[in-house]
Amino acid sequence: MTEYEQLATLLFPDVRQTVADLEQQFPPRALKDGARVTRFAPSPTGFLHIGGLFSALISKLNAATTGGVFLLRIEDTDKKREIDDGVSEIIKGLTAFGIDVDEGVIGFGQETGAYGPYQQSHRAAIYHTVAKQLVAQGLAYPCFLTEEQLAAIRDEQEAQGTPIKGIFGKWARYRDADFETQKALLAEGRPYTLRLRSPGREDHRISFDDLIKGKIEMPENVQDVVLLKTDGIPTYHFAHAVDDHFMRTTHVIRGDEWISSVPLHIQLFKACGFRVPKYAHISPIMKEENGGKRKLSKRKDPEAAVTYYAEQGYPKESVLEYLLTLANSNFEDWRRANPTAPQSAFPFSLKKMSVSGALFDLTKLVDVSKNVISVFPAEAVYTGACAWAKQYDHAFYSLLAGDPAYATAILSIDRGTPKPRKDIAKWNEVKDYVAYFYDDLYENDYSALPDNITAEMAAEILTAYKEAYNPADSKDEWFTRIKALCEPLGYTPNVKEYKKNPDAYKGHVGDVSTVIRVAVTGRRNTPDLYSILQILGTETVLCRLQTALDALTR
RNA sequence: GGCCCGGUGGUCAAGCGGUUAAGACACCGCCCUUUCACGGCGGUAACACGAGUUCGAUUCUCGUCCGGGUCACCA
Repeated sequence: MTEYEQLATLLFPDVRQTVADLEQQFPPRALKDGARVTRFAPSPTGFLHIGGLFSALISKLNAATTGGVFLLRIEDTDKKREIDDGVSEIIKGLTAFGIDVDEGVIGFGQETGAYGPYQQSHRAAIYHTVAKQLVAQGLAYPCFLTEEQLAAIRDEQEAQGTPIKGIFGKWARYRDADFETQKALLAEGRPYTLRLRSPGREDHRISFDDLIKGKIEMPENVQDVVLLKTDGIPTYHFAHAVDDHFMRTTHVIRGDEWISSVPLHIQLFKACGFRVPKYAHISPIMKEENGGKRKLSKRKDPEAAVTYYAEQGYPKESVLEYLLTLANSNFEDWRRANPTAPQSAFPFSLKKMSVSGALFDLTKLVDVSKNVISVFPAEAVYTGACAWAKQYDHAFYSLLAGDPAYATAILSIDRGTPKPRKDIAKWNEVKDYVAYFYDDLYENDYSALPDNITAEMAAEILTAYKEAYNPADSKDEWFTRIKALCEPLGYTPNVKEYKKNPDAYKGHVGDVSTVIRVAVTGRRNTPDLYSILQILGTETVLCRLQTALDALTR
């Protein structure tokens, strides 16, 4: 037994299995050629971030379009930052957007798949097995530097302005400690971290191909980074190498804040004897703030939380659709060519992802969402609005749920036609959109009358219309009837005629219908008036006309 | 500061040595129209800067400037 091997057993007396055992336990996956195994690996430190959702979406798409596997792993190695329901937050967020995982954590304390456990806090034995091998091979060593010593080193390096910071070279005091010293320190019970004995050299450079950013060249890692913290829990870097190897991840897709640690990661994979995965680093979603760009911040920006969109009432399809336009710029062209195709049918490509970070554009989201909702069937709009109102506007929910058929009829106006209305971008706008259909919400506002129409003139029109009104009319009959009203009252049924000769008339048919519209809905602008009258019903229509008359003639 | 990455209209972006420098959102105007919405047509608006290379650079090289990321026993 070499001294390294003796040290390994000393450090990890409980580890019985070997890395080879793990290789057998988690064999390469039997997937068809080209199938990608991707993963979303968040820390349970708070709500799901829109950037997290974005990267989960990209990973999911990559797996799905190649017939691969998308898995969810929870990186809970930092108990200080962890929050209680962090895991549920992530899963809730993902499921709210229909991003289902094929494998991994699927609920609190629940997981599925043969490559688990998928929660890092449950994988200690696996990390220790690999760590033990690293020690036995002389690729890792215990480091007894205290926090104070570490801080002193940092200060010194800061003062000297050394280009590279960290534990390496002369700073790596325990890197070359002899076995006797190590044994003695261990016997004293001194706490230690396990550090990589980095094989890197300062004058070496490495390069790798990032699937999004292209070829990147960087100096090799030379730092003896911490693999296992004092408590035996791995750092992100070590866990990444071990987990993504044994979960057989083929494509690591993550935020580009990780680019700078790729040299380390590659070194780690190689030190462990693992094949290095393909990397794709996505640019963060940014926000504009007084002229500058910055990452969306969990603390400062409400729209950073995925829950924000649910609260506002954006359908999940809209958010996803918008994210897809950010992800692949040809998505919008594809969408125009395939207006009704499911998002999953889009041939997503990592290569087409933008290299720089995009500003999150709420205005664009609104536009995208209007388009998305415009092709929803009325029933889906009803369901969406209802579900939203149930949670955020109870009074409105009661109205909606009280008469589903009525609500659906309202939402059906002009829907399903080649040119559907695009008034609704989010569910919290539905209430205002349908307000005048409900007596509880309706507010009459006769000031909305056209400027050239006085109260007397309006009353005159309404009196005549009330007489003429026939609920049995077809739309054509109805409008013909309104036109017939015009001439006797001094209006022209022909708008062009009016424009040619404005002084000859009090107004045109548009003014006449506007008066009726205002009397019935309290607004100047509404969808098709005929449909509105039909849905409102004779009784309500007559009642509103009368109320208006009373108010205008008072 | 070291090391990376990036810089095309207000925003998202095509473009890969020769283009009138696409398209989408937003904005403005016109048309359609009983209002609105939709739709159609048109408009304002961009290659950060400076040197090279080249017959020719938005496209290639270098430098400058600007923006972003990263330098933990956090991920």
